[in-house]
Amino acid sequence: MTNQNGQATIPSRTGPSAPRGPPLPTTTALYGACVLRLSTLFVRTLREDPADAEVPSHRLLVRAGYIRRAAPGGFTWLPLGWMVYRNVERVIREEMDRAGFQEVHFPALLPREPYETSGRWTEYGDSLFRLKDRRGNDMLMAPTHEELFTLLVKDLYSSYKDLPLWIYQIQTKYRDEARPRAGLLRGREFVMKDSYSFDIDDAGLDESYQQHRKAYIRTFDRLGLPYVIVGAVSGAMGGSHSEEFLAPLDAGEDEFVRCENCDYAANTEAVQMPVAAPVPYDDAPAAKVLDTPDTPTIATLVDLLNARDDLARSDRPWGAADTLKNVLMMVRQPDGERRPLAIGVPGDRELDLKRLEAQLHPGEPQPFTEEDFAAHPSLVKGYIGPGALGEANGVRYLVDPRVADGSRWVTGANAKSAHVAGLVAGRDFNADGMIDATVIADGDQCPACGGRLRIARGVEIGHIFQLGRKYAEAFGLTVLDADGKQVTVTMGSYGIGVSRCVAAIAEATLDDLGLCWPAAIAPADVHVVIAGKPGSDQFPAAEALAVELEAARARVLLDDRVGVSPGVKFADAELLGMPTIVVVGRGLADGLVEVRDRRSGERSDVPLDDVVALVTTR
RNA sequence: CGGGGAGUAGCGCAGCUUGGUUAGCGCACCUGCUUUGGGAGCAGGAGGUCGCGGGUUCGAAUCCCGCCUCCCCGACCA
Repeated sequence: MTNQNGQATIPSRTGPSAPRGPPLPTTTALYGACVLRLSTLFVRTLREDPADAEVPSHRLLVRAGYIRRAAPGGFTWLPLGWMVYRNVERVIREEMDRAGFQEVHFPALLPREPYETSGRWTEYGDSLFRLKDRRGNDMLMAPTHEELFTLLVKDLYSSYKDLPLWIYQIQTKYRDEARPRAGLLRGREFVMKDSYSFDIDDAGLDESYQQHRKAYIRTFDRLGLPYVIVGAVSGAMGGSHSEEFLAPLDAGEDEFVRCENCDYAANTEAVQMPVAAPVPYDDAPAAKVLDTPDTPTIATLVDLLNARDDLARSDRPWGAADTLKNVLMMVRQPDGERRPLAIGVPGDRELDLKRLEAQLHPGEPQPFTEEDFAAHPSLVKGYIGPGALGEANGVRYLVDPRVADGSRWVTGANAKSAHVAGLVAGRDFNADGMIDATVIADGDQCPACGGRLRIARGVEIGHIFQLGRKYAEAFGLTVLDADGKQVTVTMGSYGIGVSRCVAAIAEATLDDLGLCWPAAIAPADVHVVIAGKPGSDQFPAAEALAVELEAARARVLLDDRVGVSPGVKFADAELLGMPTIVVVGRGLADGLVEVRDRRSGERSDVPLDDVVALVTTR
């Protein structure tokens, strides 16, 4: 049999009863049937960028025909995209299995009840996809599966001898994101690998966590994905220790810091500044009230201090960092109650709302309104000082870690147009506690070594944390220990965004010409371009080469399209991004083909006979 | 949810201000011929409820009202 291009073929696998579809190409060996042919591959590359894609990976994945948008926040995987996806999934699965995790699979469509028990039916709010079945029962599309994993283990296990247990699944998750964006990076439907460890005690949990951390390092290394492991906040999940794997990419939504000197790295939300060392204050003069008209802001206050000769410092001019700014807000508790909170920070610092929320969770900071001022007459807007704050005054007062015992401050005197100078922390006032929620700036001090911090953005590709007993307690997951006592199991929870990884890898590897896949996850190892007229020697030679390559266990994508000019084929080869491009063209007359490295752009003419060896040893 | 931008053929866009032949251009697609190492040429085609609903008008892609969707920034996000 031959097809219209004169290629030898073998009958379709589905047999004569399935007359439609192109015949499978002939191949000699087991492997050869897998040659991907661009002439029949279900793909269409676009010359122009889609208008609705901004982020480079999104743009190129659509342009190269890997994915298509099918729903708000939902994408269809085309054959090439699905191959990449499956390769990513395969690497993750292999590393999970190798690390000793066992794969299970839950439904994505779940009843309300377990999520009611954990409290997340309400806590998750609008992000949860809810629906009713025909009987009117509440159901949900699972955003994550902690509840089900916990219940499953409770269902089957009841002895310490069964632990530790490590299980995982790779499952589609659903979240009604307010704003899906950047293609696969934030969708409303996405695939996640989530795994859980179950241990009898904290030492076991720590061991499980460390093993998992190692497995993630191996996984992301194999995926060819650059990443930084950063300290993270555990958020609503509770738990003591939590780290994120961030791919450092501008398209990312997370902001993190890295130290120039040491290996400190943390999500900006999770940075914890060290508490400043106490300063001796035995010889400090008494605090002095100043008449400071028209100084409702830090800037106006500093100007006034520097304008008055009687207040001049001997060492240097006054700066904003010498002032203590007291920021008021109301904190709404989960029960609905609003309580006032004041936070004292050096005047040159601003509060970071995200960091603040992370620290106040589950409380929610709200602005301090005019009505709130009216309800607290002792608080004078623009002139608030520690004297009117603190639990004794009904306003909880937390200060920045830089406000060390013995440090001296200019701050509000709680009267219009008055400030107080030389107020000594620990002598003249005491806060109710510390809070570290100021904006982290590029160049700030590293909390670990004092070096300079650098800020960057990243995509959260993995998150590991020690969940602890929150879910085990909620669902009564206990086992009997060696003494026959009921003990609550402690859990770890670990996630990798599988579909997100595809976009992150694309984003991390692409260049001006197109996608540029790492070998481990590329749809094919070699892209063979036939640059010759139909009927020319190039066609049969390239066909033979493709089969040879397959036999040598290389995965081949063959551009056997007829009537497509070489320029188009080259551009498509670069756009599609296989690691190696082999051009069978005019050099063939001399027995040569051109081998190109997609990433470096390096090209060399090699004898046809050497190609297989060259490509398979790359 | 707040702010900004945009919905016209598979993709990218023009037309709208000032209503009026059969809604246009490039790419992609189909047929034929030519071409074949960097997104080919010529000729001929197919493809559109102009986001949806209502209104104004003799007449609406164009004007008015309502809604929906998409993109960006922010808020939100185990």
